[in-house]
Amino acid sequence: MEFKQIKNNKVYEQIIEQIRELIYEGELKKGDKLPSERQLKKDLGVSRASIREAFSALEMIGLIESRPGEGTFIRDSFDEDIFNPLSLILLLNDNVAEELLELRRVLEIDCVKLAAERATEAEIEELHSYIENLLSSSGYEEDSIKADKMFHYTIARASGNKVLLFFMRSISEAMDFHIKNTRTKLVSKKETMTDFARQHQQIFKALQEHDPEQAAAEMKNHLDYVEKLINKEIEG
Amino acid sequence: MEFKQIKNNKVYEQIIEQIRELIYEGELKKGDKLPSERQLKKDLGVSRASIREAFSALEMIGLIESRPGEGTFIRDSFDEDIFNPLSLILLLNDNVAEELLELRRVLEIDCVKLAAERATEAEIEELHSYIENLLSSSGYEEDSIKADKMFHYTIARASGNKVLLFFMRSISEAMDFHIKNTRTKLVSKKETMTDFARQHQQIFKALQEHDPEQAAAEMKNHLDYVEKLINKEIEG
DNA sequence: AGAGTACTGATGGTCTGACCATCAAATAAT
DNA sequence: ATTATTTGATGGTCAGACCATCAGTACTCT
Repeated sequence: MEFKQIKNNKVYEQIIEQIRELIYEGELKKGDKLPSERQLKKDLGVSRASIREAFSALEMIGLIESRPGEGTFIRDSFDEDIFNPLSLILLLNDNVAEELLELRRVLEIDCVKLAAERATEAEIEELHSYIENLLSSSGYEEDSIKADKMFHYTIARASGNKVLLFFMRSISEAMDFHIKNTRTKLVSKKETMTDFARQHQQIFKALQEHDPEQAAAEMKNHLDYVEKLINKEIEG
Repeated sequence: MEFKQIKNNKVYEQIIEQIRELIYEGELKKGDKLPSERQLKKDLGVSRASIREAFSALEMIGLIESRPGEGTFIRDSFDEDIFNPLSLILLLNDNVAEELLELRRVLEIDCVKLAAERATEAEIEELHSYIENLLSSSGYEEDSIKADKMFHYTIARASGNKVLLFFMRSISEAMDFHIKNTRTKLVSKKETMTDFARQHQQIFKALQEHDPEQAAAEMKNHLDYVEKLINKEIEG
């Protein structure tokens, strides 16, 4: 005899489940407007409070967006800059900094391989601009960090895999919490920045020539360098 | 002149932000009990409804857990079987099935390499049992699927990287939505199952010998086989 | 007739106060 | 000392209210 776990005790979870099914069946698509809270209250026979609990949960994960006076809509993409709840969960784990570094390493190498195969001319051009930004940002830590981030972010985008891009962003955001100070220290040294720029240049070349293995090798080299610096900073 | 985006309009978002900071600063740790909703209502000067909206959002992403009559707690691990909100977002994306397969491929290969280096005796023994389960489950699709899943899941766990494990689970859950029927069809053929078992056996051997490259090669072989079957099933 | 303004209704955002089921700890009964 | 019972706190749910915002409509003035 086997019993199935009874779940969805809570009303707001059942509401989410129904919305999920509507999405799965294609009745709700990107950009669609959901019924108003008061309408759903009638349709589902629940209170507005429960509906709002469901909506706030769905809004947190970036699935929907509520606009006062207008209504509630299914977000049309998760490319945009939404708060990533994953980073919150990762906050709780011990040794998470090491694990994030390790995971970023393997993902970034996979990423750059795919990007080497698929990067468009526009993306390659974009990458070039970030190398220049990195060089010209000397002394402005925020700009340096942004240029570095955008370089890696664009590679992830060039991989053509949106789920992979999403994961890379999750890791990046989580790392911001854990090694933010370290990052700022690294970037503040001019010597480090020129090294970064040189390594980015090597990766860029390999991408330009659509050479996955070479790109992977250059990325490894870059990450080795970065991780060495981070470890030195953390220990010393 | 530079303006910062004004965010956190909503009360429930500000509550989440405060909780996040408490976690970041170490004042809230795994297993800790949060103040009761009525206490927070006093402390923060907001309504219970807003607090509950914040809590439902945090519960959705698996950060907290509310137990009637007891209170609300920070979850002590995200190993457990929580609903993964990622799979909901991924529902919206086109071509997501292909992207998931591609991403699973690269992650699984990275995974098995790490596992080859770090797998403990207990984990290797566990893997062995799932191969036997796979062989003896012939005809019972649910059992076959479970044995297959557990094999891959255990490898992810053996990688020693919890964040990686978390990602693998997210992908697995998301794939369940998108190719569930396909999976069941695959598993229903006895021939396929013996092939699976043989390939698992090869992966297992490489892990047992702690040979990362060999393990990666065997895993590639296995995934090639699986993906070929899936494509055949989807097209035909 | 056209342009701008004011009104109106619907919507999300928030709060209050209430009632219930559940659980744990304190209390009473054995 | 053990077992029942009571009690209080907690989360879960609901109804009803008020506000700010927005879109569409009706209105006014030129």
